[in-house]
Amino acid sequence: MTDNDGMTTARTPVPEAARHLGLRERKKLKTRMAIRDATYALIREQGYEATTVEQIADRAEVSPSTVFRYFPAKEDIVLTDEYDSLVEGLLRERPAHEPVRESLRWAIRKAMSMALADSPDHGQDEMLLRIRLMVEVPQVRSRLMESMSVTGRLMCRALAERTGRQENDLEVRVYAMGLMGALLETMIYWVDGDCQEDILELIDRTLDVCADLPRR
Amino acid sequence: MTDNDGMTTARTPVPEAARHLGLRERKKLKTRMAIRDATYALIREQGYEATTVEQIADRAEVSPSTVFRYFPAKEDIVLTDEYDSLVEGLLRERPAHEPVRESLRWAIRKAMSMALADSPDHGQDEMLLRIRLMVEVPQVRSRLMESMSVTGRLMCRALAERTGRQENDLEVRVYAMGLMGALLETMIYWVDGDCQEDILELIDRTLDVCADLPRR
DNA sequence: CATGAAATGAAAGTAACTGTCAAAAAGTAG
DNA sequence: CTACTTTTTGACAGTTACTTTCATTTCATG
Repeated sequence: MTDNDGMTTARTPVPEAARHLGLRERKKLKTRMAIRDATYALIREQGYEATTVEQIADRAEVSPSTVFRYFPAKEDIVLTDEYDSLVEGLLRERPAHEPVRESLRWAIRKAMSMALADSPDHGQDEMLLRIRLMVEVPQVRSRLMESMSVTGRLMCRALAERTGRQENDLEVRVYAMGLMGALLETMIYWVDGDCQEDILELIDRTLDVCADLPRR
Repeated sequence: MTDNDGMTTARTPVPEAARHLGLRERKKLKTRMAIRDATYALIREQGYEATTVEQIADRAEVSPSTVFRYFPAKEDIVLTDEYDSLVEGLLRERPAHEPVRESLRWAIRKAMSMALADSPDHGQDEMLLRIRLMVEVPQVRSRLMESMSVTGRLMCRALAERTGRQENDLEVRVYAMGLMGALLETMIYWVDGDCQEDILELIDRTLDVCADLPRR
């Protein structure tokens, strides 16, 4: 839920959106993906802790320095995803008169569907692995707080716009971060149950628990 | 919001509750507090990042190994507090027919008052420093996720009891973690505004934003 | 192709943590 | 007090994530 470096769809050799970028930019995306793929592969083989940055660098055929240039921390290689700016955008599409909670319901459901449907070969698997790591590896879960903050800020913007409140209102910020915590727990609940239950239904139930954020 | 190793009130030379403990246990508490005090002092002087574990060990007059034996990570030296089991207890004291949200309001307000009133010489200062570090130092803020999880679990227990739901209900877990996120943001909002506003009033407003958790 | 800018890799350094083991301190029994 | 057991400690060496610096390579542009 952290990064917002565009629409890179992970595994595809060279993303469509990058076609017209200079060779330089395209290469950068490629190494970025190479590092990510190497990381996921190694983690699947050996687990997170056993995987060192050096191994990642080797498999991705770059130097360790380069790995750190692309990702400030090991956890970030895993944690990066691109769907939260998506939520923000989807939220804006909803009619202004709709209750905020229902707009959120719609936007989050949609984003989640897209995340799961996206690149069906690896997309879902990677997402599951990611959430599993969030739940199981303390370092990764820890770093989640950063993501939550960032995503929460984004949500504050969108919520403020919708409700006519200030972006910095206590109510807006509290609502956004409360929602973040709630959604995170929903994900954890989901993987706790081995992803057997329907995540969209779980999201619905989560939003049913939440209050609506009234307009000002 | 993490530890629950009893009622040690930090600075008091030797806490009353420990009077009758063996010399061994008393000494352990003493070094624990020595490490904490050294850490806070150094952080006040130099900031968090500039303070190394070696310096902490030196000032506390123990070896670095000992520091790591007492606190698994540097962040934990700072993050430890004792108030979340308190909230759980306070929650149980409330009448069973009271709406859950109002019980929470009361319990959290009370816990916060106690935290601020407690050992007025250093209690409040340390609490402010702690929250400030949570907001400002990524590593500390990150580690907060762990605390939130632990405190959230505690809250789940209490909430389940109150509402006749299962401790593991999605609704209970989502409500608890949502509340954690919301309260955390309240704290951040508070220090963002240099702690000028009345924290109890902010907590009230936060709970006003939250829904009630209905009984089953 | 030449020139400038950006990306890379090599290498050395820092600091947080881990594990091991022998020495010191505390508790216990005689 | 002495001897013996158990717990706690410190010294030391090792691992790994991350930083910084600098020379080299790689791309973009005129």
